[in-house]
Amino acid sequence: MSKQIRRLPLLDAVCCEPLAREPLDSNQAATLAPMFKALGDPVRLRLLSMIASTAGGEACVCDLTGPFDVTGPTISHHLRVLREAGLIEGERRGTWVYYRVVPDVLDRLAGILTVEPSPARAGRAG
Amino acid sequence: MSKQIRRLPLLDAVCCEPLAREPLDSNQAATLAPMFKALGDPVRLRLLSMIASTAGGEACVCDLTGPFDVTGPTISHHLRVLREAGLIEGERRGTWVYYRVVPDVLDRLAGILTVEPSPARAGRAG
DNA sequence: ACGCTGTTTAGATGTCTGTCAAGCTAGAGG
DNA sequence: CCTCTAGCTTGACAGACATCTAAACAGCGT
Repeated sequence: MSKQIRRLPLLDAVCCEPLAREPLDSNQAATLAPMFKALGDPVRLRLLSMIASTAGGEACVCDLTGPFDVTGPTISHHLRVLREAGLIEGERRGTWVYYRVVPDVLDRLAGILTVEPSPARAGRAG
Repeated sequence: MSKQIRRLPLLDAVCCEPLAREPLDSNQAATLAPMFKALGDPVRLRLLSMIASTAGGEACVCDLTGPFDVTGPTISHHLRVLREAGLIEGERRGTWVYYRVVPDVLDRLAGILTVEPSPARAGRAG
């Protein structure tokens, strides 16, 4: 299986000051934008959420196609977008393909969006 | 200025469990996706970052058009997308228009992406 | 009125999303 | 080994949506 999953190697290089700390340069923005863009679709957001919230941390594609009104190939396309954005990784085991999230990448994106100076965000009673 | 900024009222209703805690329903996803989509463009990401990292918390449009290779109307268009997504608000004062971020919205998006139960935010398990 | 700032409109060009059809991989059965 | 079936991906395409620019418009101060 030479067809390896392709992670964006750039995130380590460009990443991770919060948006509000200093302006992103165009290189950072070019790296981050595709990740947020991948999140910018309701189906993909739900797919990611279903994968991330699965008990073992992995979800079989066969369990992901059910809850949506779209066809199998469409799910497959969306999973590909998430994968190429570096947000999830996939692996075939026997008949089935399993996806899991890349927690570090999501946490970094979260860190980039965070405006409040981390600890004292208690003010927000949900 | 009767031209009030229109915030998405839905965020309060649907929001804010982390993605990884339980699957988003289609209503939540439909509310969140446009916000992430607004972040999914390099120019908008830089605009948001420039606004968020400005000293007084506000940036004049006149300062935002300079660093980009695109024309004024294009910047205006991107600011509109960010505004309609609820990520920023704008206000005209005299000749100039100033934008500022809506920190709570960005922090919520960050909270939704967070996977690690980081100690600082562990308290708000819903 | 005039110039400066920023937005809106109209329209060309490009990108995304979804579907059907076809392909590939793995396991079961003959 | 061959065929059959299930699971998932890829390719080709139509329709919808985004991005960008130039030109016209609107608000403010002189």
